[in-house]
Amino acid sequence: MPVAQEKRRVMVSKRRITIRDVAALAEVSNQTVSRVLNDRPDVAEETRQRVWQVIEDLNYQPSAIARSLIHQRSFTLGIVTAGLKFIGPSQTLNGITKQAEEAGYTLLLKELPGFHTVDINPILNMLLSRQVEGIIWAVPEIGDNRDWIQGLPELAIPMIFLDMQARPGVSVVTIDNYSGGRLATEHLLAQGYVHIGHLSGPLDWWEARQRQAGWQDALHDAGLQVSNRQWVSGNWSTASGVQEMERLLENYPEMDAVFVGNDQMALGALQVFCQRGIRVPEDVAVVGFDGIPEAAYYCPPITTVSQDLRELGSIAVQELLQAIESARQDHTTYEPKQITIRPELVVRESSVAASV
Amino acid sequence: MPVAQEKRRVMVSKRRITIRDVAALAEVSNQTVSRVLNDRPDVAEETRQRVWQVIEDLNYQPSAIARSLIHQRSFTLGIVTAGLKFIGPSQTLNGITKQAEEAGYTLLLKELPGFHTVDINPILNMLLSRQVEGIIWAVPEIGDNRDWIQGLPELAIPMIFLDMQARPGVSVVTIDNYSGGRLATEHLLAQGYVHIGHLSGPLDWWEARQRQAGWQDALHDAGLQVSNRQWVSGNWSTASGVQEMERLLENYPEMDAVFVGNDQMALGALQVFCQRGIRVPEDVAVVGFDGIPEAAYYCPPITTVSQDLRELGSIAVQELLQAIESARQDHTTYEPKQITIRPELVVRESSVAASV
DNA sequence: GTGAAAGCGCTAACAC
DNA sequence: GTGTTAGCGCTTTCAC
Repeated sequence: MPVAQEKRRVMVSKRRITIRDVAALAEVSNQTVSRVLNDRPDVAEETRQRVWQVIEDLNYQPSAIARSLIHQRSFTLGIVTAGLKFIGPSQTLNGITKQAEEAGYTLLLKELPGFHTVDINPILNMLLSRQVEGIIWAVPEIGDNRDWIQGLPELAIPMIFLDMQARPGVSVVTIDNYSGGRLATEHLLAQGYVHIGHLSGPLDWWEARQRQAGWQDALHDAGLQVSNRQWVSGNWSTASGVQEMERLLENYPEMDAVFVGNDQMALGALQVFCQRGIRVPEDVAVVGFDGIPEAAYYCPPITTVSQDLRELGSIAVQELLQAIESARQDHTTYEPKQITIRPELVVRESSVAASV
Repeated sequence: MPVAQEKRRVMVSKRRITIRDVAALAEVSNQTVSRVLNDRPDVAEETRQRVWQVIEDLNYQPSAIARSLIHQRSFTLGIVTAGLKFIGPSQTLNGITKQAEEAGYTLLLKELPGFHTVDINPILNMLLSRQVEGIIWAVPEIGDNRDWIQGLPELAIPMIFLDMQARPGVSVVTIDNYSGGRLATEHLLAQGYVHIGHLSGPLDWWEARQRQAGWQDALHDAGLQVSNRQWVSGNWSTASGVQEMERLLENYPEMDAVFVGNDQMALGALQVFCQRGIRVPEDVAVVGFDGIPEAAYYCPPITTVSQDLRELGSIAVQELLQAIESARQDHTTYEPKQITIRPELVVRESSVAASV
């Protein structure tokens, strides 16, 4: 076996093979090679064969960059995300990649170092300078991190926002968190619970506020009073779930059910109940939010409001591509759209009083 | 408030602003504009000011694509991943984005539809045609999905592989899963357990095999026999953890401790123990793998082998950039490297016999 | 059917 | 200091 096989090295200084190299070897003009590459009809079969042969021999690969330059099309989408280490953003990204793949688009990925963007211009400019054909802003709305939308200059390409309050003039795709909160709470009410507490996510998150509002409105609609001592806020983490549930138990001892803002905090809540000998659902019923697979194996398995984030990402790409296409067709303006995806209630032991 | 404010539309047919537009307005040659853009010294201060003014007025953004074409540099890395909906791959990606960001590199992201790639050539070609300067192959090694490395043509750019068996001639960065398996098992042995079972991941995964081998060798080294009835394989999911732990209990009733291939299956195992009244760790001790945050809040909190996947991604980028840089410097060959990251044991209640 | 010329947006090299 | 020319790799005219 030759040495080269044992220790393969990576050649680095090789000059790129261009269309002209192919043309020279095939003894045609580069224009003819271009025709072959693009499957144009007006090439003699014999020539076509010869050119293909050379292309394969040389392992020639046309430069997508040069093509983008000419066509002013990159078949690339810019994705801006944040918090990929969390489950939500990565699920959404998964949906985005899947759908983009199907449409033959490539993704330029940019993860922000944090949720609070100080200056979005460098990011937008970087994306624009790379000729992306559209942008998906997949960063959750927190505090005032959307204020810049007001001053957003007219972009030459479509942009879609995820996980934020719908605003006039911009395209938004989002889960209906408010309905999710209602769904959870109405389910508990239907089961006969009346002292329903809430462990929310951090309230500077739009999503957390929506879920909370759904809970609150459902209680109001049922003719129940809502007092401040019956809810607390965590930071989405299991650890905060433990901590805040302890506070909530103290503040609201008569609580017989609780709607928790996400499944991870719900795990923390279960932990507290477990340690104190509080039985679920006999003493306190629990409903979570998100629908992570593990929730079906908590002790006990918990009822949760399941949101399909992959679908969210997928729809965002579809909408974006549609906007790009429509723009390309009639060279006209694109009308912003607001799309809302309803979450689903998944009922498990933790909220069904009759269960053992 | 003007109508335009109420319903912002996206203009699409706007022609791109080029360096020539700026030059014309500033009444200089485009070359001078280029000089200003690139902060060259040989421009009169007065001219520089005037050009900058026009650039800002026009909100001109130089085309990164045209620049790439000239410089043969894109400042872009190609990332190939799979299974982003799982926690591992997204953690790794998180580390990659972080490090790439710091180095000023952009990422072209490609998620494979599955773990088993039939033909990698289209993927490689797509990346190469877009002038990426390096490639990170962040797909776990499963079955024969690495066989193509043998026939990999000499690439003009460096490539780094993650999560696979080291091979001569290619750069690999990986967690030391074997050591992780040993770590878990030796810890259990040190606690005095002797009937140590194993619930592995799917054995066509290299990582699962490594963890299993670590477990097996640790037992051997302790002078213990290992029989086939004392281990089973799941598919990483919590559901499979439930199912396989039930089988394992049947096959290996004297089991007093178990090393589970990941934390999610460990959750399933706990569920089974919980339902059967098997106490953890009094009756059976449990050690997981991965180190997901939730593991600290399982019932009971479980000991686990923690792997730093963000660090893995981060190191991969660093190595890749170093390879790119070294190639750019001396125009010579790049020597492949193998890097291994050791996981850490995190001890919690589930494996400490003395605990309550 | 095929080739020559021009140009996508930018910069390097050289002139002046 | 500034402008001109050529060209990165490719495609689009428009000849022939």
